[in-house]
Amino acid sequence: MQQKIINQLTLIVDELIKSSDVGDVNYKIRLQENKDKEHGDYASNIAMMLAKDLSENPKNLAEQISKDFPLDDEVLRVEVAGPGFINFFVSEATHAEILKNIDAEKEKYGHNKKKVGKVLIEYVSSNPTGPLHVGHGRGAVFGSVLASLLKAAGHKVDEEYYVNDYGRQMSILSVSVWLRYLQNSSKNISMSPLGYQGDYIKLIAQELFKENKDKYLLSDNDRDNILPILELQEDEKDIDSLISFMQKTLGEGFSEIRSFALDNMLNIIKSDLINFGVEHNLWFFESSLYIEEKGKPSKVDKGISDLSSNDFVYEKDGAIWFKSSKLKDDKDRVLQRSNGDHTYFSSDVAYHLDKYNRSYDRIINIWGSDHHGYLPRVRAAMEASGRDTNKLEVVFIQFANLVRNGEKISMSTRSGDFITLNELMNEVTAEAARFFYINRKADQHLEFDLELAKEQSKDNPLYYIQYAHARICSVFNKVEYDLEEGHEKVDLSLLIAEKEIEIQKHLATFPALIEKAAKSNDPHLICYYLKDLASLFHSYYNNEKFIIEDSSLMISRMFLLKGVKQVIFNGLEILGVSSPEAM
RNA sequence: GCCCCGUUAGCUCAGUCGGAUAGAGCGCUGGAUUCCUAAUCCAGAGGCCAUAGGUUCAAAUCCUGUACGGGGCACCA
Repeated sequence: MQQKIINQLTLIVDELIKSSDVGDVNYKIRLQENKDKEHGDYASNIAMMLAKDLSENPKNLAEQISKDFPLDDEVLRVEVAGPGFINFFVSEATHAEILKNIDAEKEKYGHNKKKVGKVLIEYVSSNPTGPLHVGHGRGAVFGSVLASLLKAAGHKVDEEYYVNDYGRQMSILSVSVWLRYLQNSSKNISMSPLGYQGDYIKLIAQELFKENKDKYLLSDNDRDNILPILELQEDEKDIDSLISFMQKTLGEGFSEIRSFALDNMLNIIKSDLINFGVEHNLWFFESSLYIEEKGKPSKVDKGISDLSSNDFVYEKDGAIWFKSSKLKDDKDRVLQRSNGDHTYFSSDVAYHLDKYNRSYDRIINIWGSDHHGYLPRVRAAMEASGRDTNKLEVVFIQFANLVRNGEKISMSTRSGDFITLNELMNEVTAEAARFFYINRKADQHLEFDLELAKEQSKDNPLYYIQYAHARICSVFNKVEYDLEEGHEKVDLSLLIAEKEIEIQKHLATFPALIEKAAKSNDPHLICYYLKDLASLFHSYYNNEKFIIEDSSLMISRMFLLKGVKQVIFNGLEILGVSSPEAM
């Protein structure tokens, strides 16, 4: 319906522009839905938009356009109002066509059938040195919901986790696991306070022992040597001596423990994510960027030489620098340190070049808002390598505060007493956690109310929406009528009550909502849409009865409920939340 | 000091490719169930859209300054 009006308006406006000989005028007709029924169903502001270009009074312009607008049994009346709005009044029956669309498209309703390009979303990518905690939760949900949203909008989507398996932290992880392993047999081995303290380290160490028994134990002599090193673990650098000791003593065993620890850690992370409804189809290892094959340079070296050949690299104080300050970054950045080690940044240059080489139309990174200062240098590197920086989008996720009984739960990185994602899921369920995380705009701080997430009442928006779905299912269970059978007979012109029209109009906006949310990376809009839909339904439910004597009216109402149920399902599906049949 | 994000009802927040009278939930006040799930609904009160300018026929929305809050400014990852 809306499209029909827009098409018709375009015809008239084109004609108007042609006859006014002002040359080409760029315009786009948008039809807004009117809140106030006095103003009709839809309105266009096109007359006011064009008034200047055509040097004509907007009201006169609107009059001309509306005069030419053909009326029929769908568009009943066209009016000019206010400063130059053109209002359209359509017949009540036209709203029902949307129900047929929904019934035809089912779970595809709202989805774009056209293919609109390939997207890479990289998200979570937390360091594999500890389990996911609540700080990772928001980004995890955001990424996975954005992925299904973009799929619905017609994109081919890859979801990628970037594994930081290359830096010093991996060595610290290995040492930590090894120490816990040694503690099984030697009481006087202490855990370095500079290692990772969590209980998960002990679990991995137990697994290590189960699979390898005594393989990595120390000789008496070596045990005497490690004790003084363990004595001195104060400054951050002191753990390095422990790392070198481990490398020296175990030889190949060092990298065996390292990959054992990494595999176990990733399994923990993967299973937490899956429990949370998040599943990446690609896992990219930082270490792969450093592999040299068949005499070819590693991807990192290739990245640096790319920058270098465009004259963006120089050497200073024994280090290799990227001239990012020439491209809108605050200062130049080190790619390779004076000790020969590559920086994390140089990995990231290579990683992003690799993303570009995989020919995506959009490359989306989901980062914590504390990383915003990092974007200019990555952008600069892509620009310096001749890549189109418009393809790279970064969504920054603000922090979420957990709140219990009105009190913020404080979490300090230092003490390491983070609440894990697992604990959160156990307390409020994965579904509720997903919904509450995605219920806010990404760049907005979020208060996650644990009590509310557990509450089973309309105060909890997730329950409110799910309850609408369950209520409809309940009606369908009660009614003695085959929902599939009678739909040829349904008379949609009976659905003309005010609330019925309101619901149908709202259902009709779902595809546009998906498109808009996908375009601006705003999955939270789906939550608000569904709350509105649920609210319209609950109100309707209290106002009308559905199981009634008048069977043709009943059938038409069933058809309406079926549409509501389908759209709630489709929306919750994108959020990765279930639509219960009963509650 | 420089940079990024935010500031909308008592609270938590939508709305920001400019549109007619700024919305929702909670909380507050008052109502609705012999009936399909009251896990619900209906009504009322509640606003200088942080602030000062600017652009426009039209600004919560765009531009500039200021205040307040969060974050970031490593040869860490």
